[in-house]
Amino acid sequence: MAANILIVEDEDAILELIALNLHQSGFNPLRAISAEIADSLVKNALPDLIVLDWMLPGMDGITFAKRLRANSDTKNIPIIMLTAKSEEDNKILGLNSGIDDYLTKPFSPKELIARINALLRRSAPELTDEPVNILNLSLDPLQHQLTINGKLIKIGPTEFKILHLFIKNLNKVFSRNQIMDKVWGNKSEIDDRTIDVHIKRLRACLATNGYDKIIRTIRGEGYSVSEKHLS
Amino acid sequence: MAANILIVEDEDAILELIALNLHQSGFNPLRAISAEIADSLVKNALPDLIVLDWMLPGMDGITFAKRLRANSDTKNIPIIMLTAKSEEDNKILGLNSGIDDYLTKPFSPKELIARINALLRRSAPELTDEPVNILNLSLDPLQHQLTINGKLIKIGPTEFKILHLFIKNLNKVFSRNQIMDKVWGNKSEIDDRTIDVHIKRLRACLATNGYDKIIRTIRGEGYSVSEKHLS
DNA sequence: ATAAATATGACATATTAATGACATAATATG
DNA sequence: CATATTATGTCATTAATATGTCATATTTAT
Repeated sequence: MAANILIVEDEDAILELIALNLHQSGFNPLRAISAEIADSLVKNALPDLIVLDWMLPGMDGITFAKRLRANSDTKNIPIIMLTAKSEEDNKILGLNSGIDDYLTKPFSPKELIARINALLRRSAPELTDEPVNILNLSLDPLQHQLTINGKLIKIGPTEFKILHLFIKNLNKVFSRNQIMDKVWGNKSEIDDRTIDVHIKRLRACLATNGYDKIIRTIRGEGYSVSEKHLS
Repeated sequence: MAANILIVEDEDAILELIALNLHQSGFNPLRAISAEIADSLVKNALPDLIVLDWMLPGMDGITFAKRLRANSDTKNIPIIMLTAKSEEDNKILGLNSGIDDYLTKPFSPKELIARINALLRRSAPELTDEPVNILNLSLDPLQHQLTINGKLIKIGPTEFKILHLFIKNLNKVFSRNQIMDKVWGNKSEIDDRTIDVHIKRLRACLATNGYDKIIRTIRGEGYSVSEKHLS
């Protein structure tokens, strides 16, 4: 469930330095040494965040960023831009073109990680690993455990992810397509009914103390989790 | 069994400062004022970690590091590089040549100790620690002994390290890659299934009093140890 | 009551983990 | 040095668990 971070950077040493640090911080780094390569990677599977060098051979970072923003599949992927000191003036241009954050080289890996975490918390809270609670239910991604009233509940991987998504976004209604994107990844092709089945399985896991009731069905829209519905 | 840390630093004041701090933190510092001297010390007895100055008279730090990496006896010794501020750009070069971490002068001794501990935890977790316990199980790294209910259990080196890692991080789920990094070192290339086999062997060791149950399999994620699972 | 949407049980298939056997490597022992 | 012992990593097989789909039942809105 580690977040996939795409690094676009032509200098091999820097690319590897970033990849190493991301890996050690529990992220899953993907590498591209040009915007063109990055583009094909993105088409294959959407990353959760992109670290993008400003200066690139071929298509430059800004142009690539704009392309990403123009495509509805990719326009919400957070982008962190890397710029050299002398390019600092261009910051504003960068921020205007849809960049979410930027870092000036040389930067400390620690700082990069911090910014990545900050952006992910905003865009994909379910990818951060803090435990979440609702009533007496607690879901801990680090321990990969679900407990209700302190009792350990057996739960499958897919159901775990769905529940995590729901609890990280309490009361938010997710369409089946949204659930599919977040849990299976956007390239996957599964039937809508399959989601129903997994919701059913998830409810079965939660059934112990009536917690299955926290999953609301919104007919025609999708599902959501709310604590109000246990009573 | 305090860890032996070799310090390679030509400025005597800094050398002694580091040595003092290491000593106070329970390490056993070895001193060398040049790469050549360090080289002969290393040939004599392998240190557990090397703190290496970038700028040295005669052979410089990078060259020495590369030599160490080229020798199979020494290639796994963690190296922390010390660089001056102005050399900061060279960071990346250093990391590529097999440096595990770096510090920019001036640095705080506390920070150095922290980094050393972090690296030792990765490369030789058994060197840092006192005995650890869970329920009636006790693991003593100093004596390399495992006892359950006071009874001595036979356990292989690899299984010992894995168990140690798990018990030091109770309830935390480790992916096979993480286990590989921590137990074998981050350069190693072993098959995922090999981890399974070692887990099996570890479980066999613990089986005596049902303690094999403390090892949880988290399908698709990895393994973890929890005391809740013995009951 | 009817049509549309959702829930559910059953099932075949796919994925992942556990295990036993074995060859090789490292270490200890005489 | 030769030999015995122990440890290690890999592979093939088996076992366990998860997944996706379908057919059918149930619910819901109008």
